[in-house]
Amino acid sequence: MAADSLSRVFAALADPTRRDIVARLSGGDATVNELAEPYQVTLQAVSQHLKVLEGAGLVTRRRDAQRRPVHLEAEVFDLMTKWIERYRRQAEERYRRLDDLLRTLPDDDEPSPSPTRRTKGEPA
Amino acid sequence: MAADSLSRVFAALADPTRRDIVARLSGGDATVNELAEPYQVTLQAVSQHLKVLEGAGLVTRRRDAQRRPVHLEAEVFDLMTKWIERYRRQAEERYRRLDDLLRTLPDDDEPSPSPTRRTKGEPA
DNA sequence: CTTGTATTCAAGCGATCGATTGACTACGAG
DNA sequence: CTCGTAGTCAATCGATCGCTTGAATACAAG
Repeated sequence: MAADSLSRVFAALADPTRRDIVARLSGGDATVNELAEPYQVTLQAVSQHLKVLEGAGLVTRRRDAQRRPVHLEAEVFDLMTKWIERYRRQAEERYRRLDDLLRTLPDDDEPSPSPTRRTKGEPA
Repeated sequence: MAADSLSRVFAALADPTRRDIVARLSGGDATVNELAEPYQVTLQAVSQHLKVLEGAGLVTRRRDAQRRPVHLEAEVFDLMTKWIERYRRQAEERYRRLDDLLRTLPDDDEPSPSPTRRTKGEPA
């Protein structure tokens, strides 16, 4: 997988078990054993899932005797939402501009057989 | 990978090339050739990336002669943002409640060596 | 019909993923 | 010190990923 942090966050949440772990951690910290309990997989598998989540910065682990309570770091979500919102907004803005354009020329049928190729031409 | 749609969307965006493709499509539709041009990989590799994005519902393809213009479907982003926002809000709300609790008992040092275990007890 | 262009299909390959098993470390309690 | 508990490390395995090459399909134009 790519090493950049955005890729790691998306990849971490691409697994349903890991998403479920995140969902449960949003209700409060928990130990590895507590987290592993609802799933059929081994404790080690959950431990590895947590390592992935930790690598993505989504969770941190305290050290409390032999227990390692897992804590959700919800701020990392911002990284994703920022990325998503940026391009969503850009796409929606484009639709808006297209609508405006269509309104300014209310005539039917395309004027030429070679429509807009060359998409690069918008530095935006 | 898991078959559910949320997993597919997250997995699709876990790749930097695919994120870049999405980013570029937010500026307007493009053909496979146009999309492949900036990257070092083969056209086939880009075609496969597009298949993944299509499988996640992030893009659709029209059929225009031998060309297949790719179109970004920004609505699918909602699936992610909804999921993210839900648990982010839940986590933040928990912090707020914790703060409130800490304010109600303004005495220093922890009252007992066994703090809140048993995270399950909150149906929220 | 033949050629060129745009794109997909198909098979193969090394790398990584998710999971398992078995051994190991860290710590508290008896 | 020994035992049970909480968790990680390490090796392995099959499945999937991202990419490549080579062949096939779809279509427009000469």
